[in-house]
Amino acid sequence: MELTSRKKAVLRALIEDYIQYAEPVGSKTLVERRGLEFSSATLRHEMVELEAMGYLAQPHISSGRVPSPRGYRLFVDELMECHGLSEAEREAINASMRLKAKELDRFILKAGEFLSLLTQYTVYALTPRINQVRLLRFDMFTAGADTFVIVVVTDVHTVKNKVVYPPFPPVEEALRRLTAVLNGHLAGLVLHDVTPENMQVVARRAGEAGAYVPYVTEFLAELSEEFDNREAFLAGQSHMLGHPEYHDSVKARRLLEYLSDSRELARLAGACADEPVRFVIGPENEAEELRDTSVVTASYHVGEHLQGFIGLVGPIRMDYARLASRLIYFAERLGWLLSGDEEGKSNFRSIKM
Amino acid sequence: MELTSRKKAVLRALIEDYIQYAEPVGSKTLVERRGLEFSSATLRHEMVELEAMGYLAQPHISSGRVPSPRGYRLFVDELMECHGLSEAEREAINASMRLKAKELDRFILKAGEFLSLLTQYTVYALTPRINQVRLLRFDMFTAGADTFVIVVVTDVHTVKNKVVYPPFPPVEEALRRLTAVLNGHLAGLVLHDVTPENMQVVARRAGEAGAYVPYVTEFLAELSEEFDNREAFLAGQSHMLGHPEYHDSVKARRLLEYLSDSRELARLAGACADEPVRFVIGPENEAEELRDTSVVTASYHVGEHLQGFIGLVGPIRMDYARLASRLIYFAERLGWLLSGDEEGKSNFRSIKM
DNA sequence: ATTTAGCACTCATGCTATCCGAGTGCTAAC
DNA sequence: GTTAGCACTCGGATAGCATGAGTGCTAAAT
Repeated sequence: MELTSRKKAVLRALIEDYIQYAEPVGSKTLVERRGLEFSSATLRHEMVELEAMGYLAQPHISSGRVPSPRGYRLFVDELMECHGLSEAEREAINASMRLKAKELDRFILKAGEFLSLLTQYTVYALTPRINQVRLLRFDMFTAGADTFVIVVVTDVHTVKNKVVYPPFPPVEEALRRLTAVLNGHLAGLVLHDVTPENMQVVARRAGEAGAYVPYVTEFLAELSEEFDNREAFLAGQSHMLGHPEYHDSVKARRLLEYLSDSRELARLAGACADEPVRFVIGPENEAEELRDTSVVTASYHVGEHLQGFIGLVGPIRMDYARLASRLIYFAERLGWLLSGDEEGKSNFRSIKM
Repeated sequence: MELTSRKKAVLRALIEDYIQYAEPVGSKTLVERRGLEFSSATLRHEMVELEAMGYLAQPHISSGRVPSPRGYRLFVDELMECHGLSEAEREAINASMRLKAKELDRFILKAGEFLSLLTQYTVYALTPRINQVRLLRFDMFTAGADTFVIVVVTDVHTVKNKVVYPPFPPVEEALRRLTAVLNGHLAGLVLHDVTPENMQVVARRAGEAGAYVPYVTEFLAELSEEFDNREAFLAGQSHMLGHPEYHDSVKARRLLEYLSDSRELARLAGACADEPVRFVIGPENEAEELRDTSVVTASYHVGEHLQGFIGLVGPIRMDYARLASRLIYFAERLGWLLSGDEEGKSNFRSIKM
């Protein structure tokens, strides 16, 4: 059977109506609320065929139609037209980005909270995985009689530090010497390329300051672990309860519980590789728990190599058209901001060598 | 009317039963399930009197009794005996504290998530407000051609830093000089005591390095703002839906929405001054939104001056006895750990001068 | 003076029967 | 190809009814 343009129009009208009212749509309703040019009988014909083609489903024999996941898929792929953002919305997004947050993680979290407020959907966000961290510079100094601090500047938005309590009183002079050696041998290297051999060389050159080297090694290992981990956040959980689909608290709870596991969340982004936005509709989800949930994910790019994800989670009956445009715009701004393209106001500009 | 010991026993049995089954408790049920020594008729007498005294309420004329907030209040004040923690639970709490987290905020968040897992209740947590931050030491250095970094070590668990992009290329030599001046004039001062006069003196002594002073001033202002703010977190929202009281999704949503506002959350701790744990039962809450919700809050202490809060939010029918002991133990461990009393393993030991 | 057994009464809950209406498919006329 | 009409279906709301847990009260038993 052929998918005529009228069939498409019917499907589109039906999906839009269902997205709005969350109730099975009948032929008559469709005529009245969507102002289609045909009689309800004609629509019934079309709907029977659309159902045969797998785009619609009927919850009960004498009830209106509901879009099937396949119907939604067609909708997001071809039918919907993304509503543009109003100037006010654009401005609100930009303004939200100006909030102060000290570190990447917290900034992403706050951004997620705002996006959730904007869209009224639950939001998940993944910080970028940083596979290449370049060590720009070391610094070490004492802080109090039995404490010293290691500071390392990286090329990805952050200066990391560690406070160390050695079993012996640290000596400023030795730290200064070790710092010089570290800067001489490790500065400019990529974190992953620092080998035990490197550290041995450093220890040899450091002379009696070599006693401090193990602390540096440990610190670098911790950093490495930290950067390898993508942090995952969830925001706006309460919005989940706003959708009629999750008025059943058992269902809602199961879903929220699933989402509160950050490992699962990390899996959610999947291969949102190149497209600006990716829709995973209901049963297309791998996870059993998400079979009647849709996930819209966009990726944001920081610098050249870093890719993070931010997305919306909601019922299959999602307002894809509205959300997609907002999500894309938001992710784009987020990426720009984190990359430092925004007027240099941010704390996150990557440090250029 | 006098509150005889038998009345107390009846009240206690009734509350325990209600906490367990979440259904109005009748006289006969009470005899059967709680094994009281009296006939149901006798209990009815007592229950009528307890109701007259305001400790019980009857949802419907021919239904069992439900504890009133006043009943709960008596229960938590006098009647309940805190169930101790099993060795396994104690060990789980201790183990959870060993997780690595780089900064105070994230650590508290993770701790809250764990507590929520342990208790199956929604958890809120407030980071300590730090009213006295002592500046121990400054450090400044370049990082790349057009960037420099300011580092300041404080006496409260953290080394803070700021990356600055000045409109002129920073000169290592000048930074070194300014660092020396800063350490000479500001090290040891309390953050709030740094005055514009201080900064002027610094600028004068710094000579041509004075161009960098405004960045330091701005940094200190940001720090000041940051420390004044208590961060608030919420964890385990999904557990809220597990209580029959919140099976109504509208109710649940309203509550979760209220709790997701961190300003409201900050207000929640109220004056949990000296007691190890504070119960706020239903209508005792100031906020309208919490009138049928109970909040159990404990404070944790970091060092001598810092007080943070962590607490549980749930229906009035809360398992106060079980939760209180767990919460107190948890808060105590949290405080110890953050204060560095735990075998020095932590990154958070305060720096002693 | 307490405690208990008995009794009539109340009301929430769950079940069934019924009605209503939105929606359907089909057919025949336009 | 489109539309009007019609008989049919079935979910959801509503009313009626039985059930049972629970109550208060009274009178007898301890």
